[in-house]
Amino acid sequence: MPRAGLNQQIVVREAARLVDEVGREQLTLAAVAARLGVALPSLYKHVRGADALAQKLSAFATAELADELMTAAVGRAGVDALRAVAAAYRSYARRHPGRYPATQRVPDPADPDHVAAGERAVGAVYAVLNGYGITGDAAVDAARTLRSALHGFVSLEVAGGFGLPRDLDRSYDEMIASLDAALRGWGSGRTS
Amino acid sequence: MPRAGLNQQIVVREAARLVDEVGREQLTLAAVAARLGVALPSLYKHVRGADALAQKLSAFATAELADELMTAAVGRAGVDALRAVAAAYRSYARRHPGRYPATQRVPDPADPDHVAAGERAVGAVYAVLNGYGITGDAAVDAARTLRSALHGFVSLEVAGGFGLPRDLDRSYDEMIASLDAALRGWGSGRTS
DNA sequence: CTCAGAAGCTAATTGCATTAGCCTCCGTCG
DNA sequence: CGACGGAGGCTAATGCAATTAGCTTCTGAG
Repeated sequence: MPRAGLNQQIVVREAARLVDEVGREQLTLAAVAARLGVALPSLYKHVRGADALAQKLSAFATAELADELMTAAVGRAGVDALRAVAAAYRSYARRHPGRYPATQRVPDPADPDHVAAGERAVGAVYAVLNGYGITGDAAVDAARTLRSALHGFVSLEVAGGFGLPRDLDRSYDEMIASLDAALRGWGSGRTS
Repeated sequence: MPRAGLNQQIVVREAARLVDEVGREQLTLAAVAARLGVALPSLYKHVRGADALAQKLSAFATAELADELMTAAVGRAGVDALRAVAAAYRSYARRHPGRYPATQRVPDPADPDHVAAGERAVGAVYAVLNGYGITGDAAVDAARTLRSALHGFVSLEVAGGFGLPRDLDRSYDEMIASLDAALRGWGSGRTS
């Protein structure tokens, strides 16, 4: 009986494919093992258990998302950067409906890669703000606003939380336009 | 052996208390049964199974949230209504960290109460928009923007997705101020 | 060639969900 | 008043997923 030749990365990537197909609720060691053609307990040689697999999946998906956001942001500024990052964010969630929710898990402090991926993703948001000249304490509030809008929209969309699928593209564009306006005037008329 | 005197509402309300204490991931028929002092299979006399309980919990939490949003909106308009509804929304999520995620489940079309609760919650959002004079097609986009921002913020907050808990109140105020500005000028400078 | 560790496996345990089928309480109707 | 029938609870049994223990075999370094 030849060995399957698994390692942690293969297991985690298979878990990522699985959740995109069946939803993150259905992530199960049994299903991952079946897809990899091994017995369930064999996975324990590569991951500590079901929760650890979910955490590694989160780290993987977060890194993937951060890469796409960074790629979208590079070489752009202002509204161009905002639009590009927002589009990349939504695109990732739509292409990976199971991985996207996994990115929302709080990074495990004991997993440096996970922490770094989270910081990279947030870094893309700060890069956008930088293009609007927003820095320092104000950037904290602006970043939270931007993250909230993007995450809120795509999580509602992916979950089917908006009624009809009609005109979602346009609604997203409108929201981004509002964000652009808000960021352009950030701080004006408020306690700086 | 006297009867426990359960009914569906009692079961669902106990489930609601449970998820607020231990998180929605830990919702289990076994735990609900234990808290109610009955054997696990007894619950099947009141709910169809674990998934049905989760759906009923969603309906219950959605109705509860809709009530609080409506109460906040009544008698107010414009930025006052926006602030009141936004505060009620966040308050609910913070007081009920397990119930809040349950409200994000898509209403079951086969459960009229669930559908009605969802419509009532969305109705509170439309009531706010109405106070800004936003109606018709434009309201669809504005409602999605508003829902995205509120849901995004509180879900990130409840999940611990923002780094430090520092100044969350202020960040929320800033976001609401941005929304107020966006709604006051809704449609201006964009394809109406 | 040897051998030690890594990678798989089977077996056994535990916990939750679900179904089947029994038993008893209690309100209603003769 | 008494019987009965359904509702509400229970125990027993099954199935699936997770986990742990301990065995076996491949494989690569010396």
